[in-house]
Amino acid sequence: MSKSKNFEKRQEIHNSIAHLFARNGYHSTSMRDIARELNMNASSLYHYFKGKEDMLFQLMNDAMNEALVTIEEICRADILPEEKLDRVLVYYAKYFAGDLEREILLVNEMNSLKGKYRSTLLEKQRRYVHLFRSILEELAEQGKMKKMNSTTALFAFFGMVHYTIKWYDKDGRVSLDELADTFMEIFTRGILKQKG
Amino acid sequence: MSKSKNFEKRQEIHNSIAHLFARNGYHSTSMRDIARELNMNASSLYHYFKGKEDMLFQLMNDAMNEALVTIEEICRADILPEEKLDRVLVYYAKYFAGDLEREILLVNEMNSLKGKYRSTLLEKQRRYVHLFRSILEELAEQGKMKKMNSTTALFAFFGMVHYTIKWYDKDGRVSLDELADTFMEIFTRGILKQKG
DNA sequence: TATTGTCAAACGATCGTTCGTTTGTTTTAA
DNA sequence: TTAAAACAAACGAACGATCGTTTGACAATA
Repeated sequence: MSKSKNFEKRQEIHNSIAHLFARNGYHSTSMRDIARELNMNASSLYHYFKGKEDMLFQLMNDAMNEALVTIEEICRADILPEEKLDRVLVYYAKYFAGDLEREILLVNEMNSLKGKYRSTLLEKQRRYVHLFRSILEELAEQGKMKKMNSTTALFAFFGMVHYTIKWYDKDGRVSLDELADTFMEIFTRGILKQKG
Repeated sequence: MSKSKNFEKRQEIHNSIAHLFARNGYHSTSMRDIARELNMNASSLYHYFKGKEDMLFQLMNDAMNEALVTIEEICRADILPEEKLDRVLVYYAKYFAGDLEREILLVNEMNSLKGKYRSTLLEKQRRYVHLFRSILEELAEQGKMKKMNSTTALFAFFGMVHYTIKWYDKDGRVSLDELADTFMEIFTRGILKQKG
């Protein structure tokens, strides 16, 4: 099998697994379910993965990596914190809601991972939280934020975005742009002091 | 066994199951796990429940009923929609975050139910959504709401509140009152037009 | 020929559930 | 009041099904 064919095959396998895990949940999806979807034998899957938990880890790890790079870039930039907030909110909301089939695992299945798999992803999750928090702290230092608990505000935003897995359909009535705009409007007007 | 003893026993069983389902998830909790927690035999559980799915349904149904009554009352009241919004937001946030061990099932395990169990709870879920939506529509009619998609706004609020299962600890730094206040501040300033 | 991919078969473990039985307690009938 | 019937609550053993995984042999590819 050629290199590119091999790559495509692995891509296809990843997509099928993500689809099944997202739709039916990790625990309710058996190795035989996955094999059936891919028209192969369950034992063949062990050629590509160490085991079932390794599948879930790879999918979740991929889903976290891309956005982390971009958000770190925005936070490092030499711009006003309001501008950082704007960019991060819009980017993250669109990134997340734009590929719910991948991101849904991050919200639902973190507890399905054990040991090193789990601690590795929890560490990355902490980096996400730290980046968002640093923006809120910058805003607070400059007196631009209302007097409110920053952790609550932080998770209010994560809640808005992550809960899209329960209802949002990017091919439905609300476009990704409109979704991100609305979230940004609600959150920024919610936490920032009104301008003169 | 006396009536009150019987009631207490059933209460204890409900609590243990809710705890295990909330902590480890429905699919990862076996009938034998539950029996061990209660110091009884797995087969004895079938004296109290038709089956495992019936356990989950009873817990989730109980969790939905109480709040539904109160929210319906508030929505029926003859008061301004802003006042309804205030009351419903604060009540629901405190109700939900105040007993996360029960409410967590509503967010995580709806897909674990099938058939009539599932459709019964989805119907109640629709009633929740309808009640919240009716308040937003009243506000919009009276020109008090910003021009934004009401479904997005609605689920932004549900997201904030329901996501508390992932991070909130009512015995931690943020009190229930402060949590509800912050959510209300963010949401109302986020969706309502500013007053003159 | 060596490597990569695939398969059927089987492994032990665990799952939700059923069964027949036993033990107290409560209700009914004589 | 007492004997009989009914019921509630629990048990251990076993059921068939399915789980994730391992093995070893076979075919395709390079």
